[in-house]
Amino acid sequence: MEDYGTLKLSRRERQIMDIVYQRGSVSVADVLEDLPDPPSYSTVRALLRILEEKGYLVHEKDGRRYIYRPTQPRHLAGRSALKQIFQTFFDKSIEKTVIALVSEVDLSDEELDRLSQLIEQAKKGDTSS
Amino acid sequence: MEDYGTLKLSRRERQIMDIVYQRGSVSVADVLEDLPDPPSYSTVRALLRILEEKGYLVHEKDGRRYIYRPTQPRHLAGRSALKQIFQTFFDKSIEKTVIALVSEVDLSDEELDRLSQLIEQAKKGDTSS
DNA sequence: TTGTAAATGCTAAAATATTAGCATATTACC
DNA sequence: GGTAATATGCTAATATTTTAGCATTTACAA
Repeated sequence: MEDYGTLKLSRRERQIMDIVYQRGSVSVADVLEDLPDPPSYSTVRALLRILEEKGYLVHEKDGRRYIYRPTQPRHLAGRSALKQIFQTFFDKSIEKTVIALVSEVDLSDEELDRLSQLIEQAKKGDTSS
Repeated sequence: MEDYGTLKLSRRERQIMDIVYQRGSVSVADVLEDLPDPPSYSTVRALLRILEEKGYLVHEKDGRRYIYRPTQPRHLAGRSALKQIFQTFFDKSIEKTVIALVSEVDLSDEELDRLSQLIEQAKKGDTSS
């Protein structure tokens, strides 16, 4: 399994996967709560079942409820989503993407410092040419 | 208009918008060329028309062809897509997102230096709090 | 144990998205 | 002018997605 953004997900499926990744794991009620223009309970259940059939989710029982979790770890899904974004909108340039990110919100000095450190570490640890 | 990732786009519409933003502007043939599992020419035309009806695209004539462009500027669409991603996968943390980005590819020393400068500038120019 | 609230299993209807086909127009070239 | 190549305009069929309804099960408490 590879891509999160591009692939075969329909509109509702995508919305649900977003909620699942934001929350980590979800009950039907959780999804219903977060879903824009929320449909019926039955509808959400059907979608979750489909996502499980497609292999994006698994469920376990928690009392009488089902708790659904993503099969692909969050950080991996995030990386591939990010890759998709920076390829589509930022000419595959990490730099341009970071610029857009830091301009997205006002960062505190501490945050900026931590980012500096992060980059310094990347310099030292760089194993490429 | 606000979101790019979340909203009302269907699977094919999303694929097409990705192509549009990657290329800047497109003809029907362009889209057909880039579309995975390409459908017929007619299909692509229909989708482009729908996207125009929904307000995501506009077209102009170029000779006998239509050239389609996004209505929302690329950098804005990119920013909102990015926002969506870092909210969903990275706990709304710019830091975590940047970490994922720089670990996505091996950056050269020059690139890392430019990033450092970028952050220094952000420190100086910070107008917040 | 029995009643009730809240969950799931299953099925099918309704809405939307996806697709292609045929008719027509435009351009370029002979 | 005539013709071929390549567009678009419009329409309709097909497939998929989205939705809800009803029957059944489960957990809990009176």
